[in-house]
Amino acid sequence: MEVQLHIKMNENLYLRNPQATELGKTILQHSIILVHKIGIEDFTFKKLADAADTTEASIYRYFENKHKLLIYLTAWYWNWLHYRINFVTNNIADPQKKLRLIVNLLAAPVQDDEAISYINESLLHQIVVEQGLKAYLTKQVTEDNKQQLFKPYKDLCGRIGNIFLECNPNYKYPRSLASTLIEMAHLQSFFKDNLPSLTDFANSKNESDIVAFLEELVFCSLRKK
Amino acid sequence: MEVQLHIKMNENLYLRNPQATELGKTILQHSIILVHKIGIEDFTFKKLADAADTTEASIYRYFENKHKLLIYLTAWYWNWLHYRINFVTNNIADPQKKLRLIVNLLAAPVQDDEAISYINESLLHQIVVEQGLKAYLTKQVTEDNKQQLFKPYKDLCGRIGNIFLECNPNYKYPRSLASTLIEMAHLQSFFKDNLPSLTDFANSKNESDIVAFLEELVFCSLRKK
DNA sequence: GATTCGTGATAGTGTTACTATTTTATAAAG
DNA sequence: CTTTATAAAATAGTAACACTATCACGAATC
Repeated sequence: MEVQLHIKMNENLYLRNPQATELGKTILQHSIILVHKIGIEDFTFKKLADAADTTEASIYRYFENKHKLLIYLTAWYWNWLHYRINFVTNNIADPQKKLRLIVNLLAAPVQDDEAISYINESLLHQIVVEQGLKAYLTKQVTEDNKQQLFKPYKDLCGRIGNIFLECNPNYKYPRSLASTLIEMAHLQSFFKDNLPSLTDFANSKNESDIVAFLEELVFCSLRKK
Repeated sequence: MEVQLHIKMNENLYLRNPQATELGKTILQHSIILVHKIGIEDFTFKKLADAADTTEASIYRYFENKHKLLIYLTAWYWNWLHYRINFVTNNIADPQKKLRLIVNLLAAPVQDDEAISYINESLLHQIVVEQGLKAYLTKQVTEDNKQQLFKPYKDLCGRIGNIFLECNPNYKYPRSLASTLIEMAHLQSFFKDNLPSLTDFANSKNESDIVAFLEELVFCSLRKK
């Protein structure tokens, strides 16, 4: 059995749909490799053109600029994560069990999804950890938000918030706790690798301590009357 | 009585100490105004030179590049916040009371400190909320960290972590909870103003709901055995 | 057989991120 | 005082960046 997984993206994110052509997919593929390697600040369309063996002008036909490309990549990631959360929590009734599975998906390292060959999901996960916040920590955030560019992130946040309410219908801050959980899963992982004295995970071999920290954080808050 | 408050900065942050000359102070003053106004991405030394009525080359004599300037500004802010925390919690024995005061300093809006005329603290606070994470979410983070550029932030984090331990000596994640508290105080404030559906504070007039959320988050975790 | 479409190639522009050189002001030494 | 050292500022210049525009080519579509 072969299943094609296709993630539909907001049209405001691109000029030409990169998932619709061969060149588009090549651009996505190499943009992930290159942004992961050198970071979004040093990343340019010229360098990407060289890596993908095409021209700067061709890339500009797909994306308005590198900021839109970064939003595209992060939005793709949130959609994909949301899909995986749906898959993993399907048929599970206990909301606490669902949460444990979600925390694990958020904080644990990512293994590649073979279904989409041109996206390296584990590199993309790293990009979202390191650069994801820059997609909306900008002066254009309101404008971008009006175009619904952050909808995948907001949907995911709403979804997790609803599961919090399943656990405790009286909990007052479901959305804030959800955004805290998502951002902290990533930030603590970044700190662990780069600024370990901001965490208690300096000597951890893997992400399991981050998962434990996040679970405790979330369940303690939800236990309240 | 007149008290001079001077914040000593790590020498690796600058080429020439901006707090030591008139031009240096003018550069700091206008950099805060300009970064606040247009964001770090659109900010250039050319624009700053025009605003501060000097030349690009003169600014380059003080700061290597705009990234170092951003780290300088955020480091200054953390030092100043640390000083205020020390001041406000002085002579208070109860660690829970101390924490409440700290959460308030972190999340509440900032009023200007008249003691340092060339720094607009409330604008600087906004910069740290909007751009602060970009100081270390980079590929050079390890290199910058080796030069101790993030020491003020790490010291503050350690300080707050120690107060957590005063509340509960058995708490396992004091540093991670401290970095969570600091980052979330800022992120929830940013979300409230720019992406309100990521929070439960869309209709809040002021920051008091964020303070309540953060207090609950922290005290619930600390209450655990 | 004409038209459209995606891509490539080339060129050009204004801005950014610096560096290098020269000029000017300032202060200490003779 | 004048000369000399030196630090700051002004001027100029460069390579890279972030685009925009034009034209040409080949493949698929009508």
